[in-house]
Amino acid sequence: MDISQDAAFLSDYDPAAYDRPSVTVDLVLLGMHRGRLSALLVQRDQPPQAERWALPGGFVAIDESLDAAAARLLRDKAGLDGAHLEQLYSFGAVDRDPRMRVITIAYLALLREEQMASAARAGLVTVAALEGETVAAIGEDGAALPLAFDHQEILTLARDRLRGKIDYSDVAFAFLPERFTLRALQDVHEAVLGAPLNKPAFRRRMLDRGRLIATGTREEDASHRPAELFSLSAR
Amino acid sequence: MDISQDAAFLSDYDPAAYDRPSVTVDLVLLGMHRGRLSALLVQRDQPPQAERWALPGGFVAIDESLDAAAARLLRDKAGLDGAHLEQLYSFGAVDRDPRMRVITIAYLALLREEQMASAARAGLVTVAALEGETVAAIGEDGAALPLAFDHQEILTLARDRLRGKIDYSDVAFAFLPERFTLRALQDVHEAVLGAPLNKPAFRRRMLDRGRLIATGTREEDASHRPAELFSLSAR
DNA sequence: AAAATAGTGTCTTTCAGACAGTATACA
DNA sequence: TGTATACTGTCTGAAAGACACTATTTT
Repeated sequence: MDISQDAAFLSDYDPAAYDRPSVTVDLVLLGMHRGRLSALLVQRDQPPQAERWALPGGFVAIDESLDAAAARLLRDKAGLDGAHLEQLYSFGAVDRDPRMRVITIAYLALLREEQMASAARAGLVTVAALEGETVAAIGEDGAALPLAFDHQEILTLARDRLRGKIDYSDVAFAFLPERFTLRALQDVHEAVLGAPLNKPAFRRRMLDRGRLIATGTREEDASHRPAELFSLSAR
Repeated sequence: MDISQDAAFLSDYDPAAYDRPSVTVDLVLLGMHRGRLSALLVQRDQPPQAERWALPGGFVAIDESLDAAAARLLRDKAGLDGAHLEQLYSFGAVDRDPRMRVITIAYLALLREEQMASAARAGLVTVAALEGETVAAIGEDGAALPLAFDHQEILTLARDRLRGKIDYSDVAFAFLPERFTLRALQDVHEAVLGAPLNKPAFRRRMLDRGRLIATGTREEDASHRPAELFSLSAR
């Protein structure tokens, strides 16, 4: 029987008769740490690839959607509800996991500072600062960290996706608290793009979009003139 | 046992003990037909959703990558090799197929005119002109065609992805032959965007990018002044 | 010559970069 | 008062839209 059956003839085909790949969801948890775009990873404690750093993930249950699996894993692995979550890409190289055939659907989760802290309490480690043209994960000591499986490829794609859409979407705000300064917003853009931006032009661009609401209040901790706090209006 | 096992502990988990979803690849074949962005579909001949129009697709074999499955299906279903092929998005709603749990990875295939003809010879039907804000598939007679499963959602995402990247990528050229006129290139852009473009500005933009090579030859069939033929330089 | 489309010149508008300047907080 | 950063005004240059104009082919 031809395994390449068309969807139109799917009912002719008994899927139980064939080997099926396993399906997992892997999470790319990103946030700002010390002014840099960083990822939260777990260090593997068993072979294969013991000691290497990996994205948290898990199997997709038979009765849950991909989005639901990602949300459940975000809750179970990072103790988080309601973080920005979006599907990134699916990875299905035959030998990406040496134990068995695993297809993974990678999701991007964007975290605020207090969400980063919550994930750290749940056991995830903020290890990767995403630097350079091809992403390298950098530990606290500045050394490059070895990544497990194809997770460097996944991290690179996550960083590139973020770069591509930060200009026209609201993803930057997912890293920021409810109220934020224009400087903090610019810092996020610069960390993601890996390049400095022109301040007056950035302010103009953001304000001209009409999505920022001046709250009339100002930041409080600053040791200099405090900046105004803005919030994002609903679309 | 906790099904939400982390990748770091995957080896503790016996996947054969749990139900696994089936994994398919569905193809969104797009091309220009009568000046409009169109899709190639198959009409289902069996329940469920008999008579409805569907994307061609098939199961991912245990020993082939997602990209390889998409290429194989493109060959088997449309008789095509070497068309532009890229992963679009993965769809995994629990009830998207009433027969069983199927997760599908949708791929976008962009076809030239002669590739459209080849696919038609292989049994696919050029039916959908993608019109309006939410995509509707329009048959030759102008009537909206009912789509199977979640395939309208997939088509909409394909159209939107194309719109989003036509400006900064080379996807427009995937619809055109080796040598083409600037008018034909503009027609592709306008069909994808669903809006007219300014001619001098379009020419300037395309030529200033430095990727177009003037061939010195001109189109031949025209009943008016023939336009120069260009080709795309390698990046 | 008429018709049709290719292709160009140029004015205007819009917007980003640059940079200097003013404003306002804390020390 | 000094200093650090917030915030603004304005010049310049790059690029897009608008539109009229010229060029070249077929009928």
